[in-house]
Amino acid sequence: MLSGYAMLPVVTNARERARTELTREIKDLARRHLAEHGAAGLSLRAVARDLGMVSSAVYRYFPSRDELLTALIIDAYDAVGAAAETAAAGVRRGDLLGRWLAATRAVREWAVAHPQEWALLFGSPVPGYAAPRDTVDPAARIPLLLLAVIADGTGDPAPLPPLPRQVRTDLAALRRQVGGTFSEPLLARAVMAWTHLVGCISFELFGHLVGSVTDYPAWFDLQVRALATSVGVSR
Amino acid sequence: MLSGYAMLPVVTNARERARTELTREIKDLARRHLAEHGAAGLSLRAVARDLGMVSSAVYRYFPSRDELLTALIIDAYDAVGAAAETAAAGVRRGDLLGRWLAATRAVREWAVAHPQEWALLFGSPVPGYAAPRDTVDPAARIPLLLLAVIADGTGDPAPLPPLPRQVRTDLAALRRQVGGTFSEPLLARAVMAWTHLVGCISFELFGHLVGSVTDYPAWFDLQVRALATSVGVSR
DNA sequence: TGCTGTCAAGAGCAGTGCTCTCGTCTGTTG
DNA sequence: CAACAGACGAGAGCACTGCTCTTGACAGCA
Repeated sequence: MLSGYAMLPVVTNARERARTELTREIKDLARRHLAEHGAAGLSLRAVARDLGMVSSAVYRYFPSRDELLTALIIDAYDAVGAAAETAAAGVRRGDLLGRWLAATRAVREWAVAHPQEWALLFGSPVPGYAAPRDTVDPAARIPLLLLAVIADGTGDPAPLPPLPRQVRTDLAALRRQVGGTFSEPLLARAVMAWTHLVGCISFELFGHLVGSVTDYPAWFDLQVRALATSVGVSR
Repeated sequence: MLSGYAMLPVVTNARERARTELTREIKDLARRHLAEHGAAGLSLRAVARDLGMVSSAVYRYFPSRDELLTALIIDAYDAVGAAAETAAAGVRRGDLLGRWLAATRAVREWAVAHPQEWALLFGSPVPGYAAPRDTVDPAARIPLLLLAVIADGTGDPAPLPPLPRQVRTDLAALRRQVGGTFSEPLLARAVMAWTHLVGCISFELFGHLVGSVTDYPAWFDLQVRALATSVGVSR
């Protein structure tokens, strides 16, 4: 029981190895089911059936369907975050607009490739399901990446109406959280840009632009370029 | 009953009356269930049970669960559209910013009061469920209302990067659809504002701002004021 | 008065999440 | 080495879902 737990549990027993392996297999298959039938259609029994197991056996690995969903959510946040980070890292540090475009485009492309997972992250929350604490760190990866680009920018956001007191308080707290020396209007514009970016992708994926927009990438490009300007990222 | 519509067959039999009445009752109760348990938890059987009926009887009125959802979606679009329209109509025509703020605030307030219905409209689409044609007219009410305000504005949108060819084509088609003499950048800014507005409300309702924002109305106000400027609506 | 179509009810099918029990097998410990 | 605690997969079962089919009662029309 307590073997090797003192140090790090790298003592992969055959059993432990089988367990982590099966856990991964379940998640992978669940992800495929999710992609095909959506979150609502994700059935533990169907996953178990496709795995040649019996449904009750899966409960040894995930205590509930929601736990499985949580695991998928965390994986998805990490996947889209990593995609954005590698895309941005592939651009010369001084090319701010290039980094901004690379990161935002990577987010959109990941979303287009994994629409159901995007819906899981940014669509309707499952009622009665509160996102557990473990999701907030992975969820913060993209906003933090965007802030890193903004931090290297001119620091000149598009003008804003005067900030209400409570908004300024929120922004001050936010600045303490993220570190850096962002001005309040700049930070406000950053939050707005993040809001708009997600809204933009969701609008496309959720079908609110069918009939109005034909060239989604071009539209997206236009919008994120405008957003770049609004947060002082140019050239 | 009295027939107000001359031509239309308003020959309400007792049977027809009972039918429309029961249809309304089912929808009302379904709406309440929706508000409590979300779209995923909307159970036809539960609605029937609360109505003192048997589940199969409900199928006489709505051929499937999805049809019921569609009816609720149309009603919701109409409700939020009407809320925005009456709010805007309560403001002097010349007070553009006032109309803009009234309309957008009304949308947010309706959403906050009916979060599950908002999620139904703007959250994750149900997979395998294509929004029927009947939903597009009600869905267009708010965008058209916002365009009506914009049409009375200065027509001076915030600057934009050069519009790609395909985007200009889309915008030209859109202008033909909505009528009016909007410039392409102005129309582009209008679409962006609508995107941002929905993203803004969804971010709040779907919990993506917990921990960062405390005063949601103030934050919302700031954003829609900035949006007003971006579409040439001021003072 | 009959005919026709509508209605609510009930049984039933296939599926779901989840729980509990029961042998089996495994890794660890005395 | 032997015994035991824990993990494991299988299976049955509960309460629930959407949906279908059949049945018998009733209302409106001719």
